[in-house]
This record gives sequence, C-alpha cells and structure tokens, in this order.
Amino acid sequence: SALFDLPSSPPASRSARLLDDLNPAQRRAVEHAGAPLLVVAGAGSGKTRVLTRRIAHLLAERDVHPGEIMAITFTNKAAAEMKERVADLVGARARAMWVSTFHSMCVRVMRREAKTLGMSSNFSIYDSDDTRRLITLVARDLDLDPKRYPARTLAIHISNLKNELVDFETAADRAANDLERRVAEVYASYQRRLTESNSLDFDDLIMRTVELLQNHPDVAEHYHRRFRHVLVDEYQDTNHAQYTLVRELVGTGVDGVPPAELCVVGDADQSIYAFRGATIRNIEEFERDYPQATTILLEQNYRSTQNILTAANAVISRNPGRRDKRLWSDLGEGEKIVGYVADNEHDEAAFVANEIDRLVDSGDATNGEIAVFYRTNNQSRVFEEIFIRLGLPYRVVGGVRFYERREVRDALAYLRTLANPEDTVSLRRILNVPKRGIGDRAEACVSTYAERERISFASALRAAVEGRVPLLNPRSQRAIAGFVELLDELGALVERGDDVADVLEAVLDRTAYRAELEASEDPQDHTRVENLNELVTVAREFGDLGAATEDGPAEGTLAAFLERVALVADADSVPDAESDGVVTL
Amino acid sequence: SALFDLPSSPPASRSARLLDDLNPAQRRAVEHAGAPLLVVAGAGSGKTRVLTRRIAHLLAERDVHPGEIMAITFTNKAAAEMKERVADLVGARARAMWVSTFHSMCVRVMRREAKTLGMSSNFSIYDSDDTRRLITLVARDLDLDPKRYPARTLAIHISNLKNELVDFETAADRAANDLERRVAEVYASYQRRLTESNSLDFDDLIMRTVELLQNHPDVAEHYHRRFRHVLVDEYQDTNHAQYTLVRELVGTGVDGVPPAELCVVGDADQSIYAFRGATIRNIEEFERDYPQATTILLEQNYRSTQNILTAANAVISRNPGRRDKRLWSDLGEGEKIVGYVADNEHDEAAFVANEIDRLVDSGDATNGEIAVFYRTNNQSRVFEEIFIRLGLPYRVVGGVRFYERREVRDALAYLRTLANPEDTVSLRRILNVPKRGIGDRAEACVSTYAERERISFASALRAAVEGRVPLLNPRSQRAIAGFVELLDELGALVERGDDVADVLEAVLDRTAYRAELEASEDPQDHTRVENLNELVTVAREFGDLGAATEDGPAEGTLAAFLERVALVADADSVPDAESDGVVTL
Amino acid sequence: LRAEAQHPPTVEGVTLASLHAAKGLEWDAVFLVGLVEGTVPILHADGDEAAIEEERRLLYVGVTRAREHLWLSWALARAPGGRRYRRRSRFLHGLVPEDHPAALVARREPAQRR
Amino acid sequence: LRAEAQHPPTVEGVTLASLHAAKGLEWDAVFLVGLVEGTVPILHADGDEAAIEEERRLLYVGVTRAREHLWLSWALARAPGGRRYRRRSRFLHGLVPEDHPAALVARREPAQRR
DNA sequence: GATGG
DNA sequence: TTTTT
DNA sequence: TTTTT
Repeated sequence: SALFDLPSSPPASRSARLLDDLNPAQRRAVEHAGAPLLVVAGAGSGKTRVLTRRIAHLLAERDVHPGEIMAITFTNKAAAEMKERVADLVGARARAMWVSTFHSMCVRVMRREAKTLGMSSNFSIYDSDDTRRLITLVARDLDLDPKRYPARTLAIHISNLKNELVDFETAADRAANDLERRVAEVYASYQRRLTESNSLDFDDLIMRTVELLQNHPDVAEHYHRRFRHVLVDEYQDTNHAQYTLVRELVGTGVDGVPPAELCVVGDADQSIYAFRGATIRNIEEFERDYPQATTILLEQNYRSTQNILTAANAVISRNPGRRDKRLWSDLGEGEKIVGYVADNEHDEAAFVANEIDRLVDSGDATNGEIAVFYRTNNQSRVFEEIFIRLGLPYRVVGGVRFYERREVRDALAYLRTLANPEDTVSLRRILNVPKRGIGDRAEACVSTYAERERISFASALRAAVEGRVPLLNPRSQRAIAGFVELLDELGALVERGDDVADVLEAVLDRTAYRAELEASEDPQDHTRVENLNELVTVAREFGDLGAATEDGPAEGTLAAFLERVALVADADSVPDAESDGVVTL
Repeated sequence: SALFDLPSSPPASRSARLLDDLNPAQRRAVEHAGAPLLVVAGAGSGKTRVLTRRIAHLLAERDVHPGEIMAITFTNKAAAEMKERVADLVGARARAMWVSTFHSMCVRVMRREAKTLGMSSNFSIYDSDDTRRLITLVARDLDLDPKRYPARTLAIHISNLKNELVDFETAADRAANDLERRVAEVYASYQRRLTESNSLDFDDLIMRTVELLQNHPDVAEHYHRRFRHVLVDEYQDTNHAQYTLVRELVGTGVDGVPPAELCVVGDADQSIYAFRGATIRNIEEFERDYPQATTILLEQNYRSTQNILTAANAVISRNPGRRDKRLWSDLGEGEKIVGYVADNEHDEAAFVANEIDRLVDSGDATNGEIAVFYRTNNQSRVFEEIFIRLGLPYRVVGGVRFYERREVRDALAYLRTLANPEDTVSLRRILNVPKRGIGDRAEACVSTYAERERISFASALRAAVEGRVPLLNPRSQRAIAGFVELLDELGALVERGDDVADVLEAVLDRTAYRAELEASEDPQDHTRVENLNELVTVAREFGDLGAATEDGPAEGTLAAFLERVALVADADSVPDAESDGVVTL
Repeated sequence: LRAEAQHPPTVEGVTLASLHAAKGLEWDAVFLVGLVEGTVPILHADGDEAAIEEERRLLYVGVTRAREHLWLSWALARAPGGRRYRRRSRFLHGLVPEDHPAALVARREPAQRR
Repeated sequence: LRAEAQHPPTVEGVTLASLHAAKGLEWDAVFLVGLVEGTVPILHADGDEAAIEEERRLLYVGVTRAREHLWLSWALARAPGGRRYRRRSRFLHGLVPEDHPAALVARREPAQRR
C-alpha cells in the first residue's frame, strides 16, 4: 500500500534473504527436500555457502529443530567455520546441532554408548603415533623381524583393513600371503591390547561406531529418531567405513523411522587422499548407492578468473571416465597464466622470488595473498633459501605439529595416564621419562607379568611395588615404587578437582621434566620448555572457557581437555627448529 | 775471450745458479755450515726454496751424499713437494734421501728395527679412529662410566701423555686426581692391547722411535753415522716427542759420531696447532736448546703487497713476548684492504659474492685464485647457499675424508686383518660387517676367552670354532666358523701373492659387502659403492706403479699399500653427500 | 585450539605449502612449481592409472587455488650446472603449448657467468 | 695417493676453508669473514692468554695468505632481522680503525624491501 | 645383567 | 610422497 | 672449535 509501509513478514523476508544471493543451482540445492541429495560442488563454487544456507533454510522454512541436524566434516576447521556461519544466520539455536568431524561425532556417540560395548567411557584415543608404538610392542611380542615388518607398515595395513571394516578374524580368513597372515596376527593382538588399554584408535572410532549402529538396533533407532538431517562435506574424501557410517546414520526405515534426509557435498576432481583410504568411488557412485538420489552440479566459480578456470578445466578434462563438469566465471578473463622454464631449481626459485617482488611492488597483491605450492615438502628448501636471502617474509605449512612434539606428547601422556590408568601406551611412554631408572629390562619383567596374570600393565606395576613380579631387581622395584607414588600424588590432584592446567603444572614440576629441560645446554630444549608453557596456557584457557558442548565429558575437565586435544591434531604447525622459519622484518 | 765462447765450469755455474736468485738472508741460510741453524721464515719468505736449495747446495758444494740427508716435514704434500723440487735441482740422486713426514720416517725406522723392540715388522698403524675404538673396548673392560670418561677424552689425554713422552708407569705415578688415575689405568691397558695387536698408534710411532734411539745406542749410532744432515720443516709445529726425536737423530757425539748438522725452519707466528700438542716453545727456545745455534731471519716476503704485510704485522705485533719480525715486500703497496661491516651473515656472504663477481669480471682474478676463510667450518653454509644460487663455482675444504669413510675403513680393516691377524681392532671391526650373526654377546664371549687364556682375539675365534669357548651358543659358533673360513680363503689369496687390488675385489665380493650396498635403496649407499670402486682403482694403480722406496715393505705388496694408506690420511676430502659440493658449470 | 592461544603473526608472509596442504584454501596469486615428470606426477605413481589420475587431480587442486594470478614453472636440471635431463610434466601437454596465445612462455637467458 | 688417481677438477672454484686449512697456501684474493668476538677469537679461548695469542696467530695466518686483495668482514647479527648484538673482533682494533685512510670501511644500506 | 645413548 | 583425525 | 699423521 502507498499509505502504510508494511514490514514484510519476518519468515518470508529471512527466507528470501537466504536465497536471493544464490545462483539457481545453489538455490535448488538449498531448497531440495526429500530424496538423498548429491551436490557436486566444483572448486570455488560456494559449497560452504550452500551447506550453511541449507541448514538455515531447514530451520527457517521447514520447521526442523536444530537438534535434528547432524553435519559432518573432515577437519575441525571446517566444522568450526560451518558452526560459525550457521550461527551468523540463525543465532544461538545453532548450538543444539551436531556439527563436527567424523571422528568427533563418533567419539561423542561412543562416549554415550560405551557401556553398550562393554567399554569404560573414559577411553583414550590413540593417534597414529600411539598406534605405531603399540604395534611395535605387539610385533616384538610376536617375535617379528622389525626389518621385514616395520611397525609403520603393519600400522598402514591394519588401518586399511579397519577402513574397509574388516575385523581381525576376517582378515585372518582372507589372508593370502605371508604378509597378510602376519598383519592379521598383529591386528588381532593389537586389537586385544587396545581393548585392554581401554583405548580406541582413530580408525576404531569410525569402525566401532558402525558396529554399534549395526549390532544394536535400539541404539541405531535412537539416533535415527534424533537426527532427521544428515549433511556430509567433502564426500569425495570418505573411506568405506565412513561411507557405511553415513548409511547407518541415515537408516533404511526398517526400524520404523523413515530414513533421514541426506545431503552430501563434494567434488570427485578434488579427491587426493586415496593413500589415506579415501575412495573416490563413494561420490562417483552415489546415485547407485542411493537410487532415488538427486544430483545438482555447481559449476559457476566465484573465486577465479576465466583464464585460470580454463586451465583447470583443461588439466582435469584429461582424466578419463569422470563426470563432465566445466567451471566458469563471470569475473572476466583476467591475467594470463605464465609458464616458466628454468634452467635449474635455483633459477626457478629466483624467478618466483622476482615475480613476487614485482607483484607486491605493483600493489597487485600482498605477501599474505601469495602462495607457492609444490608436490613434496623438501621442495620448499630452495625457496626458503632465496626468500631468506632476499628478506622476503614467508611461512612454511607442514612440518612437525605442535601436538606431535615429543615434549608435548610426553606431558599429554602423563595426563592421559591420570585420566585412564589402563592406557598402556601412555603409561609405558612416561614410565622412564624423565629417566628414573626403570629400564627396558624392568619394563619387560612387568609386561611379562601383566601378560601372564592377565592384568593391566598399571596393575602389574603395583604388583611390582609389592615384590610380586619375578626377576625384577630391587633397584628397579624401588624406582617403580617411586613412580607409582608420583602417579598417585598426581591422581589425587585430579580427584580433588584441580584445574587441568594446575594438574599439568604439577606434572611438569614433580617429574622434574621441565627442570631437566631448563638445565640443558641444548637450545632445542629451550624451545621445548616454551612449548610446554604454551601447552599450560592452552590448558589454562580451556579450563577458563569451559567447552560448551551438548554431550561429551563435563566442561573444563581433564577428560574434556584430552578429547579436544586428541582430535585437534591439526593445530598450527610450529616452525622447524633447524630452519629460520617465519622471517619478521 | 772474444774469440772463444768458453762454457763456464759446470760445478761453479750450478752453484751460482743455486744462490744467485736468493736474497742475502736466504743465501746465508743455504750456505751456513756447522752449528745448528734456525731459520725463522716469515710467511711467504721463500722457506721451501731455502730448504731445497740448501739440500742441493749440500750435494753440489759440500760433498754430502744424498743418503746422508734426512728432511722431515709434517704433511705428505710438503714431503712430496720437497722431494720433487730437490729432484728438479739434483736429479735422480734425490731418491737416496729420506724426505718424509715425521710419521713415515718413524715407520721406516720401526719396520727396520722391529725385532730389536720385540715386535713383528708387519705391525699395523692405528689412526685416531682405531685408537678410539680400542680405548672404548679397554674402558669398557675397566668398567668405566662412558659418560664420565668418554673414549674421545681418554684418547686425547693419552695422546697428550705420549706427546710428552710419558709412559704409563710414569703417568700412574704422577696422577694427581681421579681423571689422571683413570687415564693412567686406561693408558696401561690400552698399551698392552696395542702390543698384543702388534700395532702402533700415531703417537707411538714417534715415542717408540725415541725410545729405540735412547735405549739402543747401537741402533742410534747406526742412524747417526748414516744421517749427517737433518732438516726439519715447520718446526713451530713440533710437539715434545718430535723435539726429542730430532735431538736423538742429531746425536750428541758421545757415541763417537759427531752430531749431525741440524737445520730447522719455522715461524712461531704461524703456530696454530697447540690443541694437537704442538708447543711453540720448541722454536722459541731453539737457541737455548742448542747453545751454538745460529739464527737467520727471513723477513722479505715474496707473496703479498706491502699493504697486506702491514696489516699482518699490525695484527701479530700485539702478541706479547714474541721475537720481533716485520715482513716487508718490494712488490709495492698494492690494493687497499677492505673492511666490511654487514648487518647479518647473509648480507656478509652476499657482499663477498658480489665482490668476487666484480673481481672476476674485472679480470683481476680467477675463481681458483680466490679464497674465503672462516674460523669454524659451519660458517661455510651461508656462503655455499649464496654461491649455489649465483652459480658461482666453489669447493669446500674439509669434511669427511676419503679414508675416513665407513665403507673405506671397513674394506681396509679386512686387508689389515689379512696382513696382521693380531690387529684386533680391525678384526673386531669386520667381525660382523656385513652382518653375519656374530652379535655383541658372541663377541664378548670370545673376547673374555681371549683375555682369560691370554691369547689373541684371532686365536680365540679359532678356539670358538672348535667349541672351546664357553657360553657361546651353537648359532654364533656356526657364524664364527663361516667367518674364519672366509678369512682363510682370503688369506690364501694374499699368500699366493695376488695383487692388492685383486685381494680387495675378493674381499668386496666374497663378503657380499658391495652387493649389499648395491641392493640398498639409500642413495648414500650408492656413493659408498663408488668409493669402494675408487679404492680398488687406487689399489690397482698402486700395484702397477710399485712404490719406489728404499726401505719399507716390498713394492706393491699388501703391507706396502696399507702403510701408504695409513699415513696418507690427508688424501682429498670427498664432498659431503648432503651438499652439492663442487659446482661444475 | 592452539590458534586461539596464539598471537597473529607479526608479518604476513608468502605461503609455502604442499599441494595437499593447499586444498580448501585460496590466494590471489599462486605459483605451482616443480612441474616436471617424476615430481608431478610423482615417480611412484608411474604405471598406475588410478595414481596418475590422482596426481592430475592434485595439480587441478593447485590450479583452482588461484584467484587472479597463476604461474606454472619447472626446471630442466636440479642444481646449477647439473645435467638438464628433466622433462616437464605430462599434465602440461595441451595446457601450456609453446605457441598457444593464452600461455606466455617466458624464457630467460641464463644469467651471465664466467 | 688419491689425488694421483683423480682427475683435476673440471672447473676451478672459489675455495671455502677454515683458517687452519689455509695454512701453507696462498691466493690472489682472500676474504677473511666472520671476524667477530666469539668467533675470532673463538669463545672458548676467552680468558686464556695463550689461547688468545694462538687465535691471533690464526688471523695472522689468514691475512698472510693473500697476494693482492684482502677483505676483512664481520656481521652485526646472525640472521636477517636478528638482534645486532655482535662486536667485531678485538684483533681488528688498531688494524681497521674507522678513520684510518688505509682502510676503507664500506657500509651499505640494507637492501630495499617492503 | 642392566642401563643409557 | 602426500597426512583432514 | 681447529685436525699436518
């Protein structure tokens, strides 16, 4: 009306706002309801925008409750970004959704359902390093030649089996050669030890969740009722276990609950993690796996100039048998692409440095908006050399990660031992760190005793203190007594409810771990002290903030901290101790 | 006469030619006869010229027979240069002289006089690595804490004692603290093991020769009669043992043979090997040690411009208590010296690279005539980086030497074991290389048995084959049997008189040492194969040439080869496997 | 987790990363370097169809990281003075033809050196 | 021994060597670098009269290697951007005075960089 | 035989 | 050789 | 930290 300036009704307006800056394909993806949906999202085609808008649209237009939504990503960063962007759109309600990585989501389920699987809910999570250590122990027990069967190789094979949802019995049945038989043997033994340690490895998190859902219909039904919408990002990166997990989460309707609405987003052309078990097949055959599926292609790219996309299309179009997809842009042709043939790698790096100079001088880009990519990390060296020489600031992605540093892992192993005394790998890691006179021999005695008596390593340690472990000499016994006492003291702090950071401080002080590093001449050890202090800071902030998760361990507790840390392996890498690292001018 | 063009008489002419391009001081040094002579030869003052001319002058003018001359240097290179330059002046007669390093000279004496000392003349020569290994064994036997008494430290202390001509009894008597007592203990035990191994270390070569001359007047007299002229180069680098050796070689006349004529050349200002036992005192107090001594200063420098010498004089003149000496030049002032303050090391290296560019561009110098010197080897890195980047060819002096490479030492250890079966260090080095199942435990059994029965390790090995070594398990026994058989096979080749190179080939083949390296994935192992092939080539050429030494082991034999190799530790360094090394453009 | 606890870097620098690490991110200007056979595709993948396809996807991921500027480069030898035995990546065939107008192939004389 | 068995180097390159390794040899042009306290004389020698004298001889050996051209240089910091805490070698006092006409002390502005 | 590097 | 947890 | 045998 001309007289009254009526505000349009809020829902309509909000919904319009959710859609009106989308292109038609994106809009269809957001609005699609019912059948399983595959969004084939080319690079730079606004994939995250579609996912977040779709969620907002579910809440705003389709009366979906946030608690009914599960969105799964691969990285914590992606999960965090999605959470934030949804929160921007719908506000605090977003907190009721499960937006997390595959692994976090599984931990959450496993913690809730631990009893069903006969596990204690304070289980530890073993990352690849813990896994390798445990496999080393197992392989040694089996008298395997560590040259012929390195732990790393065994670990990869076992991981592959788990990613294929093959349990150790099946692996043994299928084993067709020597290696496979050995792997199956190790797998069986390793799995037993994991269970005894009340621990799960990364792959277990997925596999055991699948098992849970498959073997416990009541549990599955509960999740089916709760999660009516399942969204999966980077679907091309799923492995078989994750593929199955998604199927189980969605359900088939046989339990009386109609299948959840599934929306997967991904791009087969960006599948580059086959070596980690990802199978491009999952996205390629989505329509066969879900026969009613709808597929939407996002081909408009909002990131790059047409010249760049033409090059990209030219590269990828040579891959045979792929779904044809041509990225396009309305940003114009843009700059030409430059090809440069150098005489040698130093020339190549010099050329790059020179071009960067020109680019920055001309104001066309800032250093932070420039990247150099290579296939293998060692290729960085020649660039670093020249950048250092020219005083060109740079940062190298990759290298030793914060949570992979020895001192950080040592400290965390103490905390993990306190949280889960059955965590044998962590316990054995710290047994003689810092050195306290419990050597290989003593460790072997205790370990043998534990095996024979079918008790945990932790219990065997206590038996050792009482002199019940045979062949253990008195010196070692005394050392072990001291260690157990130390753990008890630290355990008392945890019991008392001290802050994680305070417990950590106590660990570093009472073990003299930090003091030893501080006393060292080695400059590397100085860095180690700094990393430990950084870890204390992280723990302090964690305790202060109180993680605001719906389920999971109580906020601010040791368990919560450890879970967070276990699943956030992608924290910033710290620069290599050798290289100069980031140059500050 | 104007009619006849008479050729001047050959002797006069030659003599004149020997002197007329010398400056007065140099000429005096060449002509000086009788009393001990100290030639203080400043840097670039024509020291080698004086030495060679002096020798030629002895032959030409003073009726000295070449066989009466002994000239001693520190490096093989210096010895070779002197020999060559004397040969240029006097021809093939030069071959009868002894022009060699301290160590070669001593080996020559010791081989001839081995029987006098109750040694076999096929003794091995232990270099610092062999020494360190044997000391490790000894220290272990003595239950020394290897942390508190690292083999390297013990080795340095023992070396210092030997350089001071202190035997182990005296060392024990003088020991005033715990370390010294321990060192004396190890020294005693080490020396016994050396003797049992029929081996001498580098320091022994000097010390035992001194002992020989001091304790066997007949032997001393023989050398006194033979060598009427003793010349010593780089006198400022002698240690106490070498100082004494020279004294003993010269003699005092008490045995009826007048002291030999002594001429030492050196420069206290260039004494930079104190850490190796050199004592500047020897040159500083030459006149006190030899009261009749004549001293001649060579101060005219033929190498550098005056500006450079002024700088040099300014630097060194600040050292207190030194003999005043001022280098001067008639080459003119020359270019100014440039001082450069860089902001950082990269800048410094960039500056140097730039200056080199300019210098070469201007035609003032070629790359080969330019050098960069630093105090510590790690300082080369920043220069290498920039030189590589700029494609500036360079070579780094230092690094792992050819004869220090593991594979070369392994191969030589085989040859040494064949030449001297009592050489325990070599034998034990190859005992399980390549791995053949003779582990630490088996080695310890054999070693204990050898100690107990007071027989050599080699004999104990044979006892082991016959099952006479207790606690040795059958597996090890079988492995040892195989090893002994292998040594016997190879020994047969030596007996038969096969060429050194052929024996070496047999070693590499029959031990499968080379095959193992060839099968390896490691690119370093590929380099190792090349080094072994290089060693074979060296052995081949050695056999072909037939070393033309007056004494020493018969030409072309295994013993001769090993001696040459043992005393030529300064062979060209091979470039580091990691760095790019020499850049060829 | 740790990112929160850290201060932002004082100076923003050029990013050096592997192609894998590049995934999911974007930059105004991107240099894809070392595009030679044996590196892209990596030696290991040769003869394995699926692996070669994945290597190609890796390059595709790299290319699509760029917003405005893109360089593709490769070197004929490793070290200065080394033998120039390297061949450019098969993935460049048809993409950077020597005479295609869309692709300016720079070629500089080797630096003057005695 | 091995030198005989080896071919002469194809290209003659600039020599990089320690001061010890320089002894007995000579070059047209010599750069003595890293002339800062702690390096020349080396940290270890400090307080030991005899050791300091030997360090000074080491520098003397270096200086006398040069035939025609000689550079002496030192850096105030290790890495670019690092703290400039280094002091030049005590052995340079009186040898390269800032205002001595015989010694041209070059000082360049740090390279231009954004 | 145990421990440490 | 790459390395999302 | 330098490294002639």
